[in-house]
Amino acid sequence: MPELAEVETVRRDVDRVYSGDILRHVRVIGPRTVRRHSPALLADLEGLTLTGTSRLGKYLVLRWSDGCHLVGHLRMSGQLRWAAPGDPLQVHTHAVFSFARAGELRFVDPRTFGELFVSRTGEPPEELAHLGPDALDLSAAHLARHLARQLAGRRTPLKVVLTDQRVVAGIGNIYADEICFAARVRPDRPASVGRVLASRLAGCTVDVLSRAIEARGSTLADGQYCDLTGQPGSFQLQHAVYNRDGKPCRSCGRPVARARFGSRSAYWCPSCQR
DNA sequence: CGATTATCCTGTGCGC
DNA sequence: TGCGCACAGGATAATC
Repeated sequence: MPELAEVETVRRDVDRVYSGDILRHVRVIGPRTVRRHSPALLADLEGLTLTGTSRLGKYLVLRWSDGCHLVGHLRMSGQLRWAAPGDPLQVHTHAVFSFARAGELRFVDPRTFGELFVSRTGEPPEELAHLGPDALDLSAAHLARHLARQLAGRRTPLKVVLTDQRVVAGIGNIYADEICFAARVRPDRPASVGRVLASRLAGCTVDVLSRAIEARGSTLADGQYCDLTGQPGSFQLQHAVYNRDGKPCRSCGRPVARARFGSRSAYWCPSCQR
């Protein structure tokens, strides 16, 4: 579900509601969510003040007053939700953080792919060292370097490189297609592109993601993604191609195409994108 | 070595 | 209406 725009929306919500507050109690209900280390280690955060938040790609980072970090990833179905103490637990609630004044921060995740872990390795946490630059900081030069590295003879699709978190962090299946539409290139074209096109892709990446954040992310028909208070985003209303196969292209009116590669769907306009 | 496929899970929507 | 199957925002390990 959540890609950079959704994680950033939640990060801003979390920062606004809980920053400066003291964490009184942590309760882990679903230990699978805290699988990188012993779930009991989360109790070390009790008594600390949340001093700030950051984000790298799709990872959310909460910084605490002793210098450590709580790192979270929502994967496919994770949500961070505000609740008042005593509110009934919604199903698939795996962790509850009780703050002194702001109420509770709950981690809810039906598919349990999401995770939480504590890191004491520095800033940014060493566990995130494999990530490329955050997509909002993507420079034309960085993307050009990586795309030029793709050999022309190799058939790696452009979209596979755009969604490779080691190249650039934060782009997932939805926004890769939207970025390719904005840049007027097919997501399944070979990733070996020249500097001019790489530069256009970098610009469209920042542009599409900024607009998506402004719209508070994309909530699809299943309503899985929502913000801290359960509200949906609205960027899906602006999607040019994602999940719009067969529907008229907003630019030229011809039907949007869909194909599978890898194991997921790609959407594009065969007329507008080359 | 690089490119597919399987895996971790639950929920939903569709076709029969 | 009910059942079974395909598929879903991700990341990583295993396998070809």
